[in-house]
Amino acid sequence: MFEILFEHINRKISLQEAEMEQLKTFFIPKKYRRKQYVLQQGDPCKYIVFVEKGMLRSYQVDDKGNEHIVQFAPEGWWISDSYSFLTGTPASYDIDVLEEAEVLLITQPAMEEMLQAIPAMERYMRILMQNSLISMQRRIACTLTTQAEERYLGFIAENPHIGQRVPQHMLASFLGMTPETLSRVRKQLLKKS
Amino acid sequence: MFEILFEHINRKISLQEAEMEQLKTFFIPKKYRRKQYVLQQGDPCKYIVFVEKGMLRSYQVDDKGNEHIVQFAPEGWWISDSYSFLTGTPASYDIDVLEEAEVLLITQPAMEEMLQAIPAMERYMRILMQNSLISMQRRIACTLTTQAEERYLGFIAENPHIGQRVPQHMLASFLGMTPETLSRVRKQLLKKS
DNA sequence: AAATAGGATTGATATAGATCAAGAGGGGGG
DNA sequence: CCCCCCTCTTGATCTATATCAATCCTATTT
Repeated sequence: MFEILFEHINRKISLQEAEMEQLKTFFIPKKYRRKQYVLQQGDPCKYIVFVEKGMLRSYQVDDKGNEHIVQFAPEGWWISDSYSFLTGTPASYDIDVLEEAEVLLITQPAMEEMLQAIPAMERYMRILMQNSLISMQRRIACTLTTQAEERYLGFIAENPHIGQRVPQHMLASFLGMTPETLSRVRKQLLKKS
Repeated sequence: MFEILFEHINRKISLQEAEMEQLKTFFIPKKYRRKQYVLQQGDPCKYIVFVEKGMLRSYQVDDKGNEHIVQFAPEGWWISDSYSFLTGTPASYDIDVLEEAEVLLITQPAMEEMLQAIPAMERYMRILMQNSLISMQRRIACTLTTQAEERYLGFIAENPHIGQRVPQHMLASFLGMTPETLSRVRKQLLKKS
């Protein structure tokens, strides 16, 4: 159950056997089936979630009922409403399950304890945040500068594994366009090749 | 020269006098005048910059020569091309000076040394990254879900200090719209009130 | 005071992408 | 085998925002 997490951690820092054993105690393993909610908008986000298997997504529902996908989280990714988790305010995202999933949950207090007990994890979290930040920045730069077709191409180039696995209309939402537009973009691309 | 930085750090972690003294040794203080480049696209980003006074901005120039502002950094903010800084690859942003500035620079090696010497800074950096990440996420959610007027209102509500200080066309660029559009948005808003 | 330059505004037009609406597969469950 | 649900596609419009172009304003320089 902890394989992917350990692999992920060991790629960034090195932990001793004992620390790895101890680490396990801070997490709650859990399984979710397709379409199950992990977090609902309005509830406080009690956990940060690490995905061992399957795929989750976070999304926002606007006043017109449209879903706007914020993040896909396949195995090896973390997901949460960081703001809600940190401040205890009601979450503004929903998180649910796209593919039957096995995850590891950690609460705010457990996280604090863990960082006290295993200081190297402070470094891991810092690197993790740094990397997420970088990819967010690139995503922003991308939405500011490019248009539909280029954005789509960029995404599938960088995330081939995700592109295959999610329904097209969710991809469209993630990319900030309608399903119709994405469909037309893809048709254009087929013609070209 | 270190007042703002220390204040910023002490709001998140607590350092002893000795550590604060030691901290200073890792930074290079520097002054910049208006319009001066701190980083040019194509060069590797050697420093992360903390702004003590004045204001910097990072931006990308597209193929048509249009500037797309990625970040404003007034006093108390960090700025860099994190990706370039981390990997040593050529920067994809320019960073320059909007208001005559006093800054603190830290190099990659100095940063590593610092984190070794003062482990509490690992925590500070983690929290810093976390907070930036949160605001990035909100910005993305915002560009995905809202349109021009709402985006403008959101920005000035959250960053009144910045809104006043930068030329309107840069604000427009940051918000992902043209100067003309922002001008019209503001005109609309005036009428309403 | 004239000249210059960097913003901001305003109007006319163009366009990428949204929205609305209808159909077309294509599985799985009864 | 048929029906229902879900997803994707396609076509016809609509709209927010971009683009192009001209002025205007204000501050600074000469």
